[in-house]
Amino acid sequence: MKKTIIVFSLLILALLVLFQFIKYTLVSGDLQTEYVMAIIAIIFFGIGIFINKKAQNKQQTSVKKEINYKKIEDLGLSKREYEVLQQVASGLSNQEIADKLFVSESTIKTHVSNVLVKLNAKRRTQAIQISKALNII
Amino acid sequence: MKKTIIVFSLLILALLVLFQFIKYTLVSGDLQTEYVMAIIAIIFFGIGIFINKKAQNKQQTSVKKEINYKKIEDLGLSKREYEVLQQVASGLSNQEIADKLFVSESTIKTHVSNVLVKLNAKRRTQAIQISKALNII
DNA sequence: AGCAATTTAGTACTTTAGTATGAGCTTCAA
DNA sequence: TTGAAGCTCATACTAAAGTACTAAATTGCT
Repeated sequence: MKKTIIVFSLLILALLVLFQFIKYTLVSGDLQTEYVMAIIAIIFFGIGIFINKKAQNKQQTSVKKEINYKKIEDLGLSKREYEVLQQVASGLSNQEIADKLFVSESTIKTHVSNVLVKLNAKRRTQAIQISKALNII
Repeated sequence: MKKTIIVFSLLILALLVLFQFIKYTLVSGDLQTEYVMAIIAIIFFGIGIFINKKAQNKQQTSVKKEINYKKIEDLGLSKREYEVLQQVASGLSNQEIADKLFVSESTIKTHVSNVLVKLNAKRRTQAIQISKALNII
């Protein structure tokens, strides 16, 4: 925010200086009107694009789906449970997850069961859907 | 594309007319140089924003996750199979999907089984993952 | 009309998923 | 050090999911 203010202040200052400069050079007859218009056109064209790009970037970053870590905590998901949830969402079976995390299938079943309760889901597919809706995966 | 060309042609034409107009009014001394500069600045500022917005929209539509209908066809998914896939992705069980679409669970099982083969998935959770990766849901 | 693809449905089975419960182990804070 | 929380694992179930057929009805297209 502070950066934005400084940048804009400097920009406006630069423009005022430019305008004064152009006015004097016009009066002294060194430059043709056409050139002045062209310079102004190009500068403001650039400013338009620049400002617009800034605005759109801000929009994008706010729209972009970021993982809601606070929500994970609120749901009471433990580290391991969350890990298992991620693997479930990637389409793995309990056995595959067990192999990947070097534990038994029973353990994964326990974790998945706990995740389902905490997410208030009936099935793992529903857990995936809910997780995506809550931006936790 | 044709629209773009027409719009730009008209825009350039309008600008040329404007420039000529400004030149003559300047010569006749009706307008002050400051105002002319201001008008040009505003116009090109607007053009800059407009063009940039167009460009970004195009970028976004290519980045934005839109359903890849061509891919659905390529995979050979039938209308009904795709419908079932969507329900699966929303976290419903076979029985729930059956009730929703007014058919038997057997039918849904058949559809799901076909979808799994076509998506090269072992489980419905994997089918969801693959579908999202392919932007077909 | 006739063929191909789609949709529907069933049976019979195997495999996964999910629940319930109990229990051992570790960690970390009160 | 005691207790809560987390991770682990097991057993014994029940419930879904998924496979492999077969087959009839429907639809779309030539």
